[in-house]
Amino acid sequence: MKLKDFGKKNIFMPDATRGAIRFLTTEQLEQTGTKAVVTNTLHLLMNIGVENLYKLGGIKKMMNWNGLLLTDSGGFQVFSLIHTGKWKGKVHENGATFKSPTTGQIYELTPESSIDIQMSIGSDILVTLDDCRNTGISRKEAEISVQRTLNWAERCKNHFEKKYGGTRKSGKLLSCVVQGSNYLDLREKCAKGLVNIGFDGYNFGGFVVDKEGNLVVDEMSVVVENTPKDKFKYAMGVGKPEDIRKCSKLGYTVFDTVLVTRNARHGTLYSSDINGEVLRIMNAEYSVDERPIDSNCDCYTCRNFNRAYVHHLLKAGEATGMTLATIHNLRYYQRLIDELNLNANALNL
RNA sequence: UCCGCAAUAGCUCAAUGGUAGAGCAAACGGCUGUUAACCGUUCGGUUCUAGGUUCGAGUCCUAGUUGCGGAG
Repeated sequence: MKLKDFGKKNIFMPDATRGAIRFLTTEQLEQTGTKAVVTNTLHLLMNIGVENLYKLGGIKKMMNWNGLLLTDSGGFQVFSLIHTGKWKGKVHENGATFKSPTTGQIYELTPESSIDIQMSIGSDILVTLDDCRNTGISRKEAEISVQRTLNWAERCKNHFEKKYGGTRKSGKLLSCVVQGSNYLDLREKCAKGLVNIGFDGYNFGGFVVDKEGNLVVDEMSVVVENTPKDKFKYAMGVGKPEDIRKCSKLGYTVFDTVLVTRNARHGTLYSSDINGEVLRIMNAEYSVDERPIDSNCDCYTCRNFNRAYVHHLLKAGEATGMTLATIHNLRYYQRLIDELNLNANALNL
């Protein structure tokens, strides 16, 4: 797939946060039909470092990955690790300053450095640094988050243009993140502000489900309605298969979520044979089940092994169980995306 | 045969004479821009047996049973 067509059709990108889909080789990943992956700016910065990434030719070369690569800006980590107090650090107007809990090293993530790191990673689709917050924050906090996100997005764009020549010269795409929590007018304000700056794609940021686990459809709709039709919409972190179907109807085409791979490792598999799609492979009922995980699936796992085997491997803590489970879940998501694209084509004809 | 040590949840072990707990296993659930092969809930007991002392015994005493070690 060519970069200019990114997001024209539905696409699911699994999260290879530190440059790998856990328990899979790049070859195994390719065999699931995956066309693009997401890596994380902050984690690669701390694990490999900008200079080494640059010297080594970027993470795609290291991974031997020929597909597309989207890099997340680190905004989510600023939220999930620093705002929540799990890591020591401060969020300020210039970005975030924090201390590695393992090495003690001090890191400074700014809008400009985030772009630089993403370029050294060798990203195809970059994401602006944003001030991500939890749902249920006060209006005042949401306003600060939106203002900061807009400010940082503009700085990212300027830096991307001046230092790298923007989309035209670099050949890369720059997407931005819409914040505003559950305040619809703030979502609209943020979206419009970002459109004024101008980006290749618009990402729905923050939390995509409420406390009950329901997709925040109203917020997501506002973002679609206030961003250009010819630019891709990326539903960051979405999600369950049913939520991807819903988002696709709203106009989002780009998806990523940790659920598909993390659930696989934790024994929650997806199967069209099961009412509700969820098959908890570790449960006792599968201990002697000789059927494949999904009778409609063409993945390596389903073609070669039965439920009892995957059940046994995961129960026994064998890493191969995680591999087989991850392969299946990834294939399930790719087939879900294929189906959405088929349906979209049928509507257009 | 004698001497010593032990016996508590399915397993490995805690518990001043004062409400018998933990880890693992089991059953089930959760996970949404990954600090997560993680987290949570539940299930789980004639404390080897029979007596005794005591207001009260898993704990102290007596006898037995089983296991482990040593002596002969």
